[in-house]
Amino acid sequence: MASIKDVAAAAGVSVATVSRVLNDHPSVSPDARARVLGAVESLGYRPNAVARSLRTHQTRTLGLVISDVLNPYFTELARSVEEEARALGYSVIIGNADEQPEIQDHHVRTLIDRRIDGLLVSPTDGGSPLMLEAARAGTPMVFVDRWIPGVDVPVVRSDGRAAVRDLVAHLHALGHRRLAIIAGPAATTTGSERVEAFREALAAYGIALPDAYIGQGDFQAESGRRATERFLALPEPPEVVFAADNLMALGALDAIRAAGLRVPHDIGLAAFDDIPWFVHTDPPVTAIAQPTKELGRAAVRALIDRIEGRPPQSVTLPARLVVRRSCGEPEPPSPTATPTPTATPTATTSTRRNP
Amino acid sequence: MASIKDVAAAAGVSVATVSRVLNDHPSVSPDARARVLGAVESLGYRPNAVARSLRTHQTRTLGLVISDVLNPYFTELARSVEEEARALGYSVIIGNADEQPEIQDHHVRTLIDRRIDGLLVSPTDGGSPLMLEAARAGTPMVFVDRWIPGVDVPVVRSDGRAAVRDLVAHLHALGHRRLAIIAGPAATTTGSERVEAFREALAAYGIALPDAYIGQGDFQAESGRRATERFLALPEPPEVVFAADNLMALGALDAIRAAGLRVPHDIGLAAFDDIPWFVHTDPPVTAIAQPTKELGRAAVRALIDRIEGRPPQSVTLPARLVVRRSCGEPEPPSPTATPTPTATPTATTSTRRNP
DNA sequence: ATCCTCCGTGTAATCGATTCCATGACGGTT
DNA sequence: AACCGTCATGGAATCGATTACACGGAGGAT
Repeated sequence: MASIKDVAAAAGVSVATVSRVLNDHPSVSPDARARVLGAVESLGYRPNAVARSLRTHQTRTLGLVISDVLNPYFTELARSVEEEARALGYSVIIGNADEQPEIQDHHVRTLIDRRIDGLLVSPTDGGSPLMLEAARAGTPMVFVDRWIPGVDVPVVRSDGRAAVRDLVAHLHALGHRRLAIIAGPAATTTGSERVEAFREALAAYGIALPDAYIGQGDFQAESGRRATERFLALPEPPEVVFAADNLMALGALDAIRAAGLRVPHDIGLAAFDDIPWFVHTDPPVTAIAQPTKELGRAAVRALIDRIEGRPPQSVTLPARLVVRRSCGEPEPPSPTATPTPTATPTATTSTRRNP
Repeated sequence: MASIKDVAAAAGVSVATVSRVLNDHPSVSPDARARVLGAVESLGYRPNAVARSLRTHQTRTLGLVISDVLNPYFTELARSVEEEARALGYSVIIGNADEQPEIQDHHVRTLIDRRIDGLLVSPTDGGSPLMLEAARAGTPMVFVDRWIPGVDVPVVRSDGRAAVRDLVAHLHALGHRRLAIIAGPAATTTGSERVEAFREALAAYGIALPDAYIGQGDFQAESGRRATERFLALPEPPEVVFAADNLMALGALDAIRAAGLRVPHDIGLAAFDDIPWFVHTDPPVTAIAQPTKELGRAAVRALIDRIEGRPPQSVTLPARLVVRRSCGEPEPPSPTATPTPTATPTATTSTRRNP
């Protein structure tokens, strides 16, 4: 593979001049520039990014460590991150932690070893020493979706509190009172926050959230199945199960089907994180949708701000409730009108901006 | 960030010795080794992968360029690729082409600029000049899933021919005769092959595949929707639509629902590529499942063989039909027996190994 | 005509590792 | 005692770029 020396030789100039042409430095004569460009063309020369990075101390690369690639939510996030990064002249290297802290650490370590310019993380746990150390050492970092409390790193995430309130209002209006949740790992912020939001929303209706109605999941399908089986085996099973992510909802659906029950007739189901497939499941699943694309974009911008020396900003975007049929039929189908919410806290399907 | 010089200074040895310790070269005294290791530890030193790559001409990194991250099939492939690569001591950088040749080329170019050791590609098109050039220039390369004919690069893929025959047998047994397909782009091998396999399987039953029953898609949901709308508008719409990938099947489902029709009552649906969600759609979708995980593993092994100087091998694994309910009820539910295929070509749901 | 400035260019240092080669110490043979 | 091979070690070249610095020539100001 041709190097800058070959180009210099072919163009009859020094490597310095070649480099100047390539980085369009002003003081290069038109003649030299033309000869260099010609040589570049005919040799098919491409600068070696490795050598360049060594010298310049920057790779124009971002690392993105996500909790689970098989989760459509993260996949969409990854896509939007890559898109925005590409638009701003950066590449991104994705690391999939598979919800395992050791794998997450492995990725963080290799990414830092490769001297990526900055790191986007959706932490699987409460914060490994490695990550804390990296943050303290000054690696530009931004948390997306999940974060680690007490670490001074900007967070880009969505706030589901209002949407969870809307969801509970919706369920209450349908007459449901025994409401259960499949939580994510308590070590993750999204794992504990969603339970708290749910509990608070329930409290507004004087409904308690007993321990038996809190299933412990790990954001993966299998755990949703197990938690749901346990709910179903209860003397008084819940009327609705709210899964804290879409994969656990899938597992719940499995368990419900395996038990020979039907949604929403025998039991209702709702999920955090909306995905295209929820429109087509049997029945369509009521879900809380995050503005995933915007989240990805905002995260990249925050990180690049940080990298390029501008002050980065934390961003919180609202999530919204999307009502479908998995918790029961919403209203007697009134042929004309928009569904009118009752006097409960705002139950709405519309997007909210600037909460 | 500490460099090898800092370590050398702290340990009171030369950088050469530090390097020897780190790459466990035999001739280092136990004493020197201990001092170096101590210094490494106390400085939190990590070798700079960029500098190392520059010197050694290897990055221990693989590039993976896939056609669409939002497609669960590719997502699963990517995951298995990364897993196997990690097990073998390599990292992988994923590039998402979004089915657009220019983006694909962008990724191939940046990956080569970073001097990845090898490239795994599932080409979006019939072969851009860039890719051809890269192959000819000797970049270690392996095609996964899709490939470019006439290029001397190993291919790891699955053969759906038998499964498509099984599918047609299944449809025929259910009494369906008007069968349509939503094809992928003709420029991709999977785009054209699946149509051919379908046409041949149909021919075995004396059924033709008229042009009106071939929808032109691009492997994305939206195109599946449009193609299906066109089918439904036909004077004699098909009885079953076979989508050449799962995303187009999703689009088809959208279109069918929008038209107020029901699957399989009004129209049947089958898809290439099975995914967990197909179990829970309304109705569960009959699909052809690829051994995705094995494909990913085999591709990585082939590529690393090529990189490390062993002769790489093309691999073809069989796909298999998974019958669900989207094309009609399979059999009158006979309480005991396994469903007995009629005298048609083998209709089976079992996994086949070594075809 | 002299001097200064600016411009285009080349030489060489540098980034952080690996590795070839030279060197000196040590131990074993003869 | 002389010689030789082995081993641990350090010096320095190298990978392929960027960039500070030096230098010569051209042009403008005086």
